[in-house]
Amino acid sequence: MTTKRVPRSRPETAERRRDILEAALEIFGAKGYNKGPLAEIAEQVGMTHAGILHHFGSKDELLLEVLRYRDESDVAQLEQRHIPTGIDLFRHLVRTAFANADRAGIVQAYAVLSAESVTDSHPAKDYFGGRYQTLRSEVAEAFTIVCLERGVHVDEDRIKQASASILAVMDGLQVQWLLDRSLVDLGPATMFAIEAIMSAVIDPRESPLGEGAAG
Amino acid sequence: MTTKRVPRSRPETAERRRDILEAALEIFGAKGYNKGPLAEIAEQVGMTHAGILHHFGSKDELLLEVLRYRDESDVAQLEQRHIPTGIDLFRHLVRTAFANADRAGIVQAYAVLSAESVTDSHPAKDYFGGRYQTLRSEVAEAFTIVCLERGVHVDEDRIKQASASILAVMDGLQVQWLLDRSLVDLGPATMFAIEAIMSAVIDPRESPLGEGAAG
DNA sequence: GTTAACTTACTACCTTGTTAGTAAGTCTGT
DNA sequence: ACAGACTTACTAACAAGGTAGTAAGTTAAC
Repeated sequence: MTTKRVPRSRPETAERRRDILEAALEIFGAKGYNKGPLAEIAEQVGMTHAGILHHFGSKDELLLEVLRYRDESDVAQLEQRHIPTGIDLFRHLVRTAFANADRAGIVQAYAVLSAESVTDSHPAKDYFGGRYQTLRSEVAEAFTIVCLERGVHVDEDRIKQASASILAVMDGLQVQWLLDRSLVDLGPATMFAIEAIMSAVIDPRESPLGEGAAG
Repeated sequence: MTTKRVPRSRPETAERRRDILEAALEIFGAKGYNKGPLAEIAEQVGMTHAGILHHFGSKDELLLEVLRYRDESDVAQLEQRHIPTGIDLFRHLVRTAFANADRAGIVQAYAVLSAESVTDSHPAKDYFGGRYQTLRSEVAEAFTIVCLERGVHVDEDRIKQASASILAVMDGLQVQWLLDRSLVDLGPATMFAIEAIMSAVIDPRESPLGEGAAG
């Protein structure tokens, strides 16, 4: 249980670890965490499964490192090295959705793993729980900024619901898109939904459902 | 692969099968299909895993029957015995979301299984693919009716995107809610999102993102 | 007395993790 | 500069615990 990882002396080692992390993301994405065996990941980088355990200690730890690694890569690719805010965050989310339409592998990995993580004692439960919490507050902050800029009332409750909804719609559309890419157009559908939710925050109107719809 | 249905003579048998289906939904919901062993389902109904295979032939077949069974039960519970349409469909979806807040087990089962189904050669892939297709066209029909009632232009593309988005937001919110029920309020958040998307169809406005956001 | 609903017993396989060993690299003292 | 001490990056082999599915037998209902 001691997590002291000693000095990674050799430079090739880091590269090898990266190979493993990328292979793992691919396998976990294709088959899920539970059904993605270490042996298959190992095969893809040309070693035995014991070699992977040598590097990462356990399969659980490998999964967590895969997720952390992916986050780092994403941030590294971002030009400004930090996530935009205000209206630019929403533009960024829409652009991401369009870009994701060409990255089915990674989309599938996140879709599968995030849903799998809600199962009993899944190793990535905390990761995804924390991730959504962070993302929601980033979106909420962007909403607050947009509201202030436009001089509309900052309705915190509404903003919280809208923030969760935006992330939700992005995830949900990905699942439908993965099931049949010819029937769902990921980019445009995501843009539509984000605009719809933004409009409901920036310029709220009467409920189209009438009152008392909440049962 | 032969789907010959044997004469189910005894009346207790049907009941026993129902017990198994319900136990299976619970286990698959809690641990996913891949990590939900037959033995555990069997234990819950007081038999051995071979007994389950006697009834359902294979684990794959059991999963499919669980999903079919759940659909039937849902429809049976509906008073009118068929899904409402027009504005009532949207009210029904919102009510369902509020009701789901007290049925975490079933919500988890669908969330986990639907995402798991996008993995390579998953036995429920066709089921979920077909399910979303059906649901999308039901929602689209409801949108069309609402538009006609209110005399607003029926924009088919917009309606398709909105239909997918509504299902997406419901699913996505469920995942976030399952990860931390204290941070997401399933019913109200779903209602907010559905209203937002409906408004965008019924009474479309200018994009809050400005033009060229799709780049 | 036939048939359905099981159980027991077993097979064949797969999975993660451990252990012991090896070849190669790195560090340190002289 | 280099020898010896130690570390890293593995592999091969195996342990331990599942897992779905099968075959053959048992009980009880019709």
